[in-house]
Order: sequence, then C-alpha cells, then structure tokens
Amino acid sequence: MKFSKAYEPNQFEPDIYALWEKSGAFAPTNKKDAKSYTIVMPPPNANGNLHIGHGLTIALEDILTRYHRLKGDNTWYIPGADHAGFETWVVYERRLEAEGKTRFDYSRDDLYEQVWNFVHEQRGNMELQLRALGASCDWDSLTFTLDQKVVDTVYNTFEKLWKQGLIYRGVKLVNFCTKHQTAFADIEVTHKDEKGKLWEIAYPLVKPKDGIEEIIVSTTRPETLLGDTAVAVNPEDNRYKNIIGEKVKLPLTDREIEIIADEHADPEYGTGVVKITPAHDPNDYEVGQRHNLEMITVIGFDGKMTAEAGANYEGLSTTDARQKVLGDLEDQGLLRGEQDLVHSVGHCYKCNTVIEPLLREQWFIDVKPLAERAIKTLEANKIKFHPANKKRALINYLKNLKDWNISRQIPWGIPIPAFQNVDDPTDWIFDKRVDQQEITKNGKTYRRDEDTFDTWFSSGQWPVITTSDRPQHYPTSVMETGADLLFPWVSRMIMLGLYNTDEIPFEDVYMHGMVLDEKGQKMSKSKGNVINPIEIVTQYGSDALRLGLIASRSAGVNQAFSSSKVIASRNLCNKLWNVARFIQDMVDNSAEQGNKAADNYGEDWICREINKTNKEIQKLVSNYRFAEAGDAIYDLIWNKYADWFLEGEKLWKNTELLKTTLEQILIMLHPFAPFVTETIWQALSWTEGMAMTQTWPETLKFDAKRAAKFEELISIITNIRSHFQSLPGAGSYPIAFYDDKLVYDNQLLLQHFTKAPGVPEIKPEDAKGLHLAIAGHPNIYLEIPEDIHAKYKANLEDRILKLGQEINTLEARLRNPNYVKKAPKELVDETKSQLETKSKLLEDMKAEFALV
RNA sequence: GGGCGGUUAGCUCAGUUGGCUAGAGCGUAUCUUUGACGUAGAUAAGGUCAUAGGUUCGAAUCCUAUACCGCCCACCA
Repeated sequence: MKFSKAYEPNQFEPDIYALWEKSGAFAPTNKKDAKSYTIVMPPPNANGNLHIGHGLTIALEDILTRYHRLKGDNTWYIPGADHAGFETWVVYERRLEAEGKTRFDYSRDDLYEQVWNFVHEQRGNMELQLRALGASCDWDSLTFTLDQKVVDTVYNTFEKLWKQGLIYRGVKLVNFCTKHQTAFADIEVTHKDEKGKLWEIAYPLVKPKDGIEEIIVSTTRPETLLGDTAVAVNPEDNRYKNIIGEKVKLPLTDREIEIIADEHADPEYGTGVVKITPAHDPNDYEVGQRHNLEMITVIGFDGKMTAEAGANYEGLSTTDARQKVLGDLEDQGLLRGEQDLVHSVGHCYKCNTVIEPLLREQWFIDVKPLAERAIKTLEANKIKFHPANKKRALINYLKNLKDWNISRQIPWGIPIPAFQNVDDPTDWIFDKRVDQQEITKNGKTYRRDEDTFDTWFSSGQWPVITTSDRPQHYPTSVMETGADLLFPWVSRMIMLGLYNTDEIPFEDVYMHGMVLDEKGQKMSKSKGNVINPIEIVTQYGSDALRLGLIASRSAGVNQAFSSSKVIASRNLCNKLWNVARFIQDMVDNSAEQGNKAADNYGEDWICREINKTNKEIQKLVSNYRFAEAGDAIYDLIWNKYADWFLEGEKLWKNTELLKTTLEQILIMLHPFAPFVTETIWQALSWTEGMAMTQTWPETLKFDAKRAAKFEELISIITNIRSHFQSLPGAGSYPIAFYDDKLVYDNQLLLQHFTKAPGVPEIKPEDAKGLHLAIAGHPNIYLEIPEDIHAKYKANLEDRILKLGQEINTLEARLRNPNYVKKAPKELVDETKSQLETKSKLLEDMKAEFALV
C-alpha cells in the first residue's frame, strides 16, 4: 500500500478494527507460563450512547489491556452492557406517557417484556461506539446485566444472605419519588438548597403547668403536623424540663400527644421544641424508634394526603395541604410566626420531584458484617487504590453505612425471588420461580413480590459473574472506573465479592475523575456543553481522542477536556505516519548508498533513548501514570526520533536499523494509539502479522560512549543554530575548527544539521570570527564578517555574567561543609566536575571577550 | 459540622522516596515555501511554584498556619 501524504484516520480505522476482530486476537490467550491479566469493563448502558467519560474509561482500560497483551500476559478485557434499570425505565415510561398510557395499564411481566424489546431494538449503538474507540475487548464474553448467569448468581447470593439472616423485610422510611413510584437508596438522592419558610405553631398543653399554657414548635413542613405523634424537647433544656411527660393537644386534630425528651431537639434552634412525625422524617423516625412512638402516615405513595390526615385534608397534594393547614392554624390563632430560611431538600435525580420520606415495607441487607469485612480487608491493604486517598474515603463510608434497601418498584430489573403467603403476610419464602405470580408450596399459596433488585445489588457482583467461565481470571487485575462510583459500586463489589468468594474482587482500583467541558464546567444536556466522543473520533481520529484525553490527567482529578491536546495528538499520529512513509521510501530505494565514511553516533544514541523510553513506559504504565507515559513516547517520537535520528539517517540510510527502531516505536505506541500504529504496521512492506499481537520490544544494543558523543554533537549543533538565528545578517556561516576529533569525524553531519556552508578544518593561527563557548569544544569558530562580530560582543558579556553567577552558586554549595558532608557523594562529585567545566568555559569566554 | 482535593508559564496541566538550570501541549515572537511531515522545521521569550512561618546542607515537593477555588458526606424542626 502506498502512503498518502497525510494520515486520515477515517479511511483506515473501521477496517483496522475489523481486522483485529476477525483475527480472534481479542480473546484471552491461555499460555501456560503467562500471568492472567483481567479487566472488566464497567458496563455502559445497553441502549444508550457513549459519552466522553466512556471515552476516557475505554482509553485507560484499553491501554492497560493492549500493553499487557504485548507483554505476553493472558489478557482478557470483558465488555458488558447494562440494562440500566432506572435510567432505561425512565426513558420507557416517558414513551408510555407519550402514548397516553401508564405503567398501571400493564402487569409487571408485560412491562418487562416491552422494555426488553425496546432495549433490544435500540441496542447495538453502544457496542459500535466501543469499537470506534478501539476497545480490544473480547466480544464473545460480553455480559448483559440481565443475562441468565447474572440472575443465577444474584439469586444464589440473595439466598445465601437470606439463609444467614442478613436479609430482612422491614418497614422503614425510604426515599420515595412519587412521580416514578419507586424508592431510592440514600446515595441516589440529590440534595439541593432551596428557599423555604420556618413556621412557628402553638400546641396548647392539655393541662397547663407552672404557668405554661402552650409550647411553640418550629417546622418547615406544617402539613406533616397531621401525622405528629409527639413533640420533643432537649432533656437539658431548663425551659421545658418541668413539662416533659405532659400532653399537648395536636392542632387541627382531636389527638393528644406527649412531650418527650430527646437529644434530637436542639435548644439553640428555633424555639427548641420540635414536632415529631416518625412516618415522614428520617430524624423523627429515629426518635420514634427510641421512644416507641406510633407512626401515622398522612402522605401516600401518590404524594397526596391520606385518610389518616383527616377528612379535611384527604386527597390534597402536599402543597395544597400545607396552605390549608396554615390557613386553618391562622384561623385558630395558632400560627405564631414565619421566617425565611434556606435548607436542603432531596430531589429525584431524574425528574427533580421532591423526594418524600415514606414508610414502606422493603427488603434490606444487614450490611454490618459485610462492611466490617470489607473494612478489614482494606485496612490490611489487600486492594491498592489509585489515587491512594480513596481508600480512606471508602473506609469512612463503610463505617457509617446504614442498612441497604435493595427493593425497587421498577419493572425493568431482576425480580426479587421472594413470595408472600396470601394468608399470612409475615410468611415470606425464597423461591426462584419468579415467572409465576403465584406459587404453591407445602400446600400454601404464595404471591410474588412485585419489586426488582437495586441495580447495584447485581452489579456489585460483576467481577465474579463476568469471569465465571474462566475462574483463573478472578480476582481481576484492576477495576478502572469513575471516581463517583467509589461508594455506590466499588464498595458493593468489595463487600459482595468478599462475601461470595472469600477473595477480593480485584487487586487494584484506578479511579478517573470527571471529564469537564473546556471551561472546566460539568457537562450536562441542559447546559448544552456535552462533547460527543464519536464526533471527536470522526474529526480527529480515535487515537487522537485517546491520547488527548489521557494527556495531563492524573488519577481521581476532574479535568477539563482539551481540544488542543486532541489536536496535538492528531498531529503526533500524522508525524508518525510521515516518519513511516519516509522510512518506507528509504527501504524501497535501499540501493541508494548512504554515508559509509564515518560512524553515526546518532544510531547508538537513538537506541539508548528508545531503551530508556521503553523502561520508562513500563514503569509508568504499571503505576497507572498514563499521562506521563504518553508524554514519554511523544517526546521519543517527535523530539528524538524524528528531529535527530531520522534527520541524520538522511545521510546514513541505515535501513536495517530504521526498520527495527520503527517497529519498536510502533509497538510501544500501540497501546496508546492502536489505530495509527496498526495501520502503519499493515502498510509497511516488511512487517508481518499485526502490531497488536507483537511482543513488547527487547532492549537494543548500543555503544554508550558513542551515544554520549552524539549528545555533545546535539549541543554543538543547537549552539550553532542559535547563533545563526540570533546573529544579524544572512544567517549561516562556515564552522571552522582545529584539534577537535568529534567535529572532524562529523563534519558532514554538522553541515547537514546546521545548514552551514562548510565545516573547514583550520590551523590554530588562522582562527578568526566568532569563538564558540561550548564545554569540551574550545576550538570552534563561526567565520562571520567583522561588522557582525562587533554586535555580538554585547551578547557575550551577558553570557559571561550569567555563567559567573552559575559558578558562584556551585562554589557556594561546595563551601558549605554540611553539603559536602551530608549530601550523597555522587552529587558532590557531580557538583565539583560541573564547577570545573564551567570555570574552564568562563576562562575561554573571557579570553574571547578580550579578543573581540 | 466531618472529610478530600486544588492554587506551578498567557491558557490547560505534569512534576512519587526533598537533589543539578522547575517541564509539556497550546498560544506568542522571529526565521525557514530544505524532496517525510506547514497537522512542518529552527530559534527564542515567558515562572519570586497562592501567602507567611518552620524542618533540612538543600523545599514546588515535608510540617504548621492563612487566603481563595472546587468536590464529597452528614445535618438543616
């Protein structure tokens, strides 16, 4: 294939991906002496589109996967697709709504089937997008979160928990969205600050005592008054000590409730008296538990007041009920004041409806034993975290974890395998026959629980489920995911992983931060600042997106998307493409002889640099330092390979070395930029197989002394170029020298790199022009005209001053007896030799200054 | 209230056991229409590493305090 002038990713990427996929190389190898390396992909929404965060996820995971594959590990990257319980349900419910239907028009089984079909119609986009991003995952192992094996494992775990008494059915306050008709875990509720009012309401004492006739409570939710079953004061609060145990008359009702003493009441806040509504407030619920209070539900799951709220209020929305309650209180003269306040209110993260804390019977997991075990494992450092501080955050979270509500009132999910005796509501049994609404067992009839599992309950078992066919891949190597999933997901995987397998689910956790928009704002549809990764792929190529996303990004830190990094990465791909094009050209014309007269030190030098980068990349990737690894390979390709080595090879044309080094570079860059490296690999005339399945490069042999010599040549060339640039006039002059073997041996190279008209060897007495101040090379002159030379003098003076300062610093350091005594010997020696070279250089420069 | 991050070049950010002249990309300036690449090459300018103390022979890096920015958790009658 011929190389076009510029690399156009779109032309090649789909074919290259098809080549990989067809080759079967995504499947894990099963080599005997090799280690397993396993990454489970956090499953993207099966019927959604990938967002830029997925771009980062795939980039990081695929770099690791491809790197380990090249290193020879039995590498397995397991893709997944998430049924995305709630997310998908919301989308589907909207569709129903548009058709004028509601969920209540269908049975759960019908709905499940409808959504299943809906998802499968939509499905596939996400998987195509993963391919566009270059994910080298094993498609045959793709697991959908509703696959039978997922359900099986989840049911086994549930049964085990059930048998061990860690599952219980409880009536507790749950976070309920009255629009979506489902409960949420605490962690799913979004809190927002809102303006509200704090009302003061008088509750008259049934029997006035010690002159106290009423007490005044403060509340932001007067409508819940109808469900009050006590009022609380702080036991230390002297104002109310005497009336603890007395009764008050609950306004607007005919009930009498007790004044209790509880720490929950803060004497500093409001009047210091708080009404207690155990059925509608989490704190009040706890107070209720402590004092064994009655719980009266006055708000129903539909968000309307219940019959228990009284005939005057039944059927009203909470907002209307609030107005009516306030009005009625006012009429009775019991409303004593109102003031503005800002407080935070829980909202449904999807529809923004205010979350009602409501009593509901749900399945709960007693998390204590699970959390304790997880904490112990974390404290024993069994799992490494990147960034490390996430471990502590997780331990803290686990220490305060409350029992986990795993019931969701959404049809789209894994049915909870529990049945209730129709004659005895307290009799629940575990049974897997969830496809039946009613079953009989031991002659009794049981009705199915209509709820489904919280998604995190099933995805918390993801590593063990996905690796079940190849158990040697469990525990997995690394769990790479977004930092926001530390609590909801990573914590669950650790708890349930340990519970299921007695092993950790993964050895490392790497958490990436959020990809923000270019201004550093969170991306959101409503803000309209969402960046579509596939658009970037179309515009700049998949590799450019990957390299651009990982650039300058460190673990756990949110960072802005940077199109300039993507462009820079696109340019790197193009650069490499042209490097390859040029080398192929030289290979094609290898009959042309290069310079054989002298050694090319640049060859030793580039081998040294490639080896160095090779080692560096290995170290950086194993420490998850992707951005630095990317920088290292960028620097090698652009600033070393192309700028110096390849430039020199225009003279030497050492095609064998050009081939070897290019291959090594392609392989080392492959994990980061798989498409362009593979495209080149396929295009080159001499390479075989695929870049993807090569072995990570061995180190190259080179002569260290000659490599160091080349470095000297670089500094001579740079120095000369700098002069050519800064000197007034035409710009390039002959480089004259005497008594300098390195220059003598490399006249051609110097001329080539500096574009000097010549590099003549002269006699010392003929030396004239601009004397170069280069350490170790005192006899090099640029033969410039007199008039230009004079202007140069001022410049020289500045440089002498600067060098003098540097020498002073070094001398001061050496004069310090503590430095000489305490600093490592090598460092001190280095300082000494540096001082020596610089002093000599200074003498030379001073001598030159005297001359000009 | 508890916890965690951040503050380094005009911009976005790297900088892991403290060690030579603090780096990158983009941007800027000047030069180069050289047969790999103008998505390029060459050269250069640009930083008292937020502030104040401390530890140390030596601090962007460790400690303490302050300021500002951001995130998470809990609470908010």
